[in-house]
Amino acid sequence: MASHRPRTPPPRAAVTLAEVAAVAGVSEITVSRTIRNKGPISGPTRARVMAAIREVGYVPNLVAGALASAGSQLMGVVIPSLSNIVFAEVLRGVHDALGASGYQPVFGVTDYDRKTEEALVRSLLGWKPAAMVIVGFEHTPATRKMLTRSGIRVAELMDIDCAPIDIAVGFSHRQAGYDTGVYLFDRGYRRFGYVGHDWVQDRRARLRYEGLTQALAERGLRLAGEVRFEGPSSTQAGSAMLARLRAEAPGVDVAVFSNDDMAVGGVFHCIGAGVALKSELAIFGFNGLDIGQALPRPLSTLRSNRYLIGRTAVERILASAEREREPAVVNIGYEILVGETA
Amino acid sequence: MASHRPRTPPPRAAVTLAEVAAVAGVSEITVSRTIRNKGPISGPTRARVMAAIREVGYVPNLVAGALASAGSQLMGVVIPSLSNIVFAEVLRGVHDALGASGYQPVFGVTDYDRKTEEALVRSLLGWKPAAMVIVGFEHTPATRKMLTRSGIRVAELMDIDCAPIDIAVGFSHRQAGYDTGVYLFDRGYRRFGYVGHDWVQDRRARLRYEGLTQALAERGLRLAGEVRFEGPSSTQAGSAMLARLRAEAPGVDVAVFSNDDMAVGGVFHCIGAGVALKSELAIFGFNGLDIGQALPRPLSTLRSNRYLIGRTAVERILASAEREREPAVVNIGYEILVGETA
DNA sequence: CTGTTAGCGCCTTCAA
DNA sequence: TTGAAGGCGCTAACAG
Repeated sequence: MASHRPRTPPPRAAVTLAEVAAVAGVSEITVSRTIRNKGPISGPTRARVMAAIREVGYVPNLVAGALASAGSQLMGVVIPSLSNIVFAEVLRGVHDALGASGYQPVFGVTDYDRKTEEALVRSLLGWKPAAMVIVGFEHTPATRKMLTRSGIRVAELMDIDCAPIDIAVGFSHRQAGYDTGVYLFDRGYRRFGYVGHDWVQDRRARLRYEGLTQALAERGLRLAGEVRFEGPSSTQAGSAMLARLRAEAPGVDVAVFSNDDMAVGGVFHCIGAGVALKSELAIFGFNGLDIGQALPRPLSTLRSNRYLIGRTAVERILASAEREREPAVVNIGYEILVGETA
Repeated sequence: MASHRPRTPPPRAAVTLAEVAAVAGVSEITVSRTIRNKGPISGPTRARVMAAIREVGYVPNLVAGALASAGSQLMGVVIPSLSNIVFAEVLRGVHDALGASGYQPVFGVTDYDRKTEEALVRSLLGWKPAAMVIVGFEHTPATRKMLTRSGIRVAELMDIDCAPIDIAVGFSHRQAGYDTGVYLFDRGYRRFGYVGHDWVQDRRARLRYEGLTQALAERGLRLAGEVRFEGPSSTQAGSAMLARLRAEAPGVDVAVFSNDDMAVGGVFHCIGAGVALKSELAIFGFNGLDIGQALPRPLSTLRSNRYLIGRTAVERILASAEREREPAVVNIGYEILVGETA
């Protein structure tokens, strides 16, 4: 009769420290120290251990390591969506900053839902990450409490209009909207149209909208027309919505879009409909995506630096394991790209 | 003098199962079973436990759980780059398929470097993931060995021109290039130009190129001109490279681009330079990105379904914890988008 | 339906 | 410079 095998089906059970130690003729802890480059290890010993590791094909069990040392080399990352290139760029910044630090990102997507975010944060915290990077400030009370009590570094991204748990990295979206209004006013535009997308999903777009209308109000203006797509932003939506705006508010001389995806659609609409860009209808976006700058005539827009936001957040977090004494705010700022469409 | 505090700054140490158990007046295992919905638990007991969990704010330590049960609820994901939207879409497919399964993706980016990939895979495997999703087939021998020996499910993505470790999900890039050639030939084009990007980074682009030239060769044709950008694909590069192609090979009637990013740049070049699309110069891309379809005249291209590749891979993997008896190949296929540029 | 026992594989602490 | 002992927080296996 076959002997009773342990519960792991694969022919060979995973190689452990003990096995390496046996082969190298040292104790487990010596192997452990060698691997982690921690503590004093003599040259010859190190060589024997390394050889043994290679020989048996040892892959360290990080799970056990994390449990024993009460802390993992994981970094939790929470973003609202993967469809939006903006968050992919944040992720890229995070990843680049992690670089060779040895940390591994574990991530989740909330789909702009706070309950989903809560479950995600709970689960991510369960992996005892060294830190947490999360886009946005709109958490459920439970989420905020977990994050606060976890004691680990927490970076909240994109926005700086709210009070952070530990540190905020981003820029003021309200100010960005405001500056857009001022800029376009100064360039002589007076009949403003607005083309937006879903505010429930994208609260920051709303902040920009509010900044914009405030700037206009302070100058005795109001929107001559506004349309909003009930769904996520997209080029197609931008194109369709601009058509509607032109129908509803014919006299508009500049259309401010909720972001570049939408604005590029607006440009395409103009090209297709034979509307002269800028002279007949100016177009202004938000984000400064590559695609807008690659257009035959580069899009006039406001460049946010998503990559830098992700990168800076992780750099700050990696710089110290302790939270800031006072919640800190890092303003990454933005820049107006003059372009040729407004 | 302040008392000497332990290394964890937060006032309260993490809540454990034992604490919950004490509050609920049951044993640890009962709490554990309740949380995991495993094993028989009476209604009243469950209620008491849940109340206790809420009361003390318990967050399960997944690290300990993974160690005890010899396997985590993690899924390793390895992609070459985050700059390329294609991989972001794969990631999205992976994430969507994971859905409410309880699995958490842990990911890493190789930057198209095999040594980086090897280190990444080693580290990811250290987290004892339930499965691994990895883009591409070009691994170092060590990587392949680790993956094979790990015993977990492994999905290799995008390509099906190679023999997989467990399962491959994708389509044949060589065939895609070939079909592009046949399609354009059948539409009457005879003077082909090729605009490409870095092959070292993107081996699949090369496979498509080879398929294309093979199709042409079988029809007694060869490329009338070809230019290649020594860097990653981008809209800007596509624009610049098409300008160069036109200078070097004036008679070209169709330009095949290595992908849509590049092709959209080509379209922009034509718009800017006043070249009539299709009648004067046809443009063909690859990938079927949204941006190409949102152009004033939709791009003629071949649509690959990146999202579906990611999703299908994870669905297959989740369907069974056991590897296929024979390495399996799932062909996701592609589709020609006729568009209006070729 | 609930509890007891015994680790998971590694790292911390203390000792040599 | 190396090792021994014990435990991290949880769960599998086996009782009751």
